[in-house]
Amino acid sequence: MRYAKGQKDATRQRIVETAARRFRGEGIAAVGVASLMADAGLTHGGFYAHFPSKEDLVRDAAAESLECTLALLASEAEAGGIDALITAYLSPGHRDHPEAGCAIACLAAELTRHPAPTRKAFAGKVNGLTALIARHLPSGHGPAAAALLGLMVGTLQLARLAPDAEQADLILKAGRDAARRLAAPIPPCNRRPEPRP
Amino acid sequence: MRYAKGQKDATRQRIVETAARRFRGEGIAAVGVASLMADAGLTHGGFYAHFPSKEDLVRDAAAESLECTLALLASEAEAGGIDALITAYLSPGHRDHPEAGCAIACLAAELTRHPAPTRKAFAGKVNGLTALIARHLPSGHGPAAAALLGLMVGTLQLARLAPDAEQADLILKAGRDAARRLAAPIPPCNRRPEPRP
DNA sequence: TGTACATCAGTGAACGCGCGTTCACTGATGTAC
DNA sequence: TGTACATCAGTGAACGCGCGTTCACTGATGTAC
Repeated sequence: MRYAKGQKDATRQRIVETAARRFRGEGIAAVGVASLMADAGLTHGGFYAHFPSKEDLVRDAAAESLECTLALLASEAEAGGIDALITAYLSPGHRDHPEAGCAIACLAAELTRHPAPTRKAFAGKVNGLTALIARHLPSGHGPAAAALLGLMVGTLQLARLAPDAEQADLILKAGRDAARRLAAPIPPCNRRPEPRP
Repeated sequence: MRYAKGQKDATRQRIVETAARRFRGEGIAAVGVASLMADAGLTHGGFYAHFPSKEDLVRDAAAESLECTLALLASEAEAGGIDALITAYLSPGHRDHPEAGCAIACLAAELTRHPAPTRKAFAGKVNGLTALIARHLPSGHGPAAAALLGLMVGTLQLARLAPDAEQADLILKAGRDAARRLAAPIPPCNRRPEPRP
């Protein structure tokens, strides 16, 4: 069958979006090309008409995932500042739906072991997220943006690991409180905290 | 050949330690039983004399990894308080040697997708690490321990993802600074920061 | 003390299976005449 | 306008390979006589 103009691009996009969801939900190594294509309503043979290799799809899907999260968090921050961004990231909804959430929390460790082009493409998007956070931090807090992102990523992972919802909720709350402390301006009287006993 | 008493236990321990190192370095899915046994100086057939399945090894190896990190960080904290623990965790050495470092940073996301017994065994050890941190925080900061651990885990992952050493160093530094801010006592004048403009 | 035997940690061939990738093919449509 | 043909997105069988797991076997040693 011959297809309407633009159909191939639409199919490719569908593969990327399916992959983006499944990689986050199941891990990259656990999702095979054949199963992925079936999920997108296609047979596995056609995959290589769209991508030179699975690794190329990984790069596109990981980048696309994070792009999506970036846009979502940007609109949160636009509307409610850094507090809204923190609340959205460390929410029960985000904890319970990794397949639709931040790719860093799901895939950062796995991507660290992927080839340099994949890693670099992803790292570039991570920088975009760090920059978004920095823009919504009080002036002078710029360098803390990476740590705040790290806090949110790590805490979300810990919450997902917790064996019951109650403990997971406590971890999320601790993360939100700590994140807000980091995002708050440093008052002059806290510049040199006295040493603990 | 028949072996000296205790030899089987020693072999099992060697398999666990080899697995603990390789899982952290390469990811669980990427390390096969045959390759692992060869690395431990054995043939793959003997594996099932020690473990009912690969998943049982995963559980033991993940727990053992984290136990090891817990002991190391406990002695750091014993000697130099929470600051020393933070410095050790967010150090270039830790960043550059995931195979010998914290299993949470390497494996948390992957373990989230493993069967409940594996997840629970690991989560128990994570709680031990959270408790260690809580013990070295100022009184009243207990709940922040999970967030501080999350910050260290997430920031280490971001540093490992950074494409060059320079950027990775900056991320580690931002993490250390933020972690110390979280670990510092809250001064009365900072309890209610004024809202940002 | 010397010999026959039971033990059992470790060996290595084999199992079915799913992986990533290749390739000859299909067949509906747009284009040329 | 009607017919022949070129295009090409998608199909599905096949490739070699490594996976987790099973199992009949090996052979050095501890034990029984």
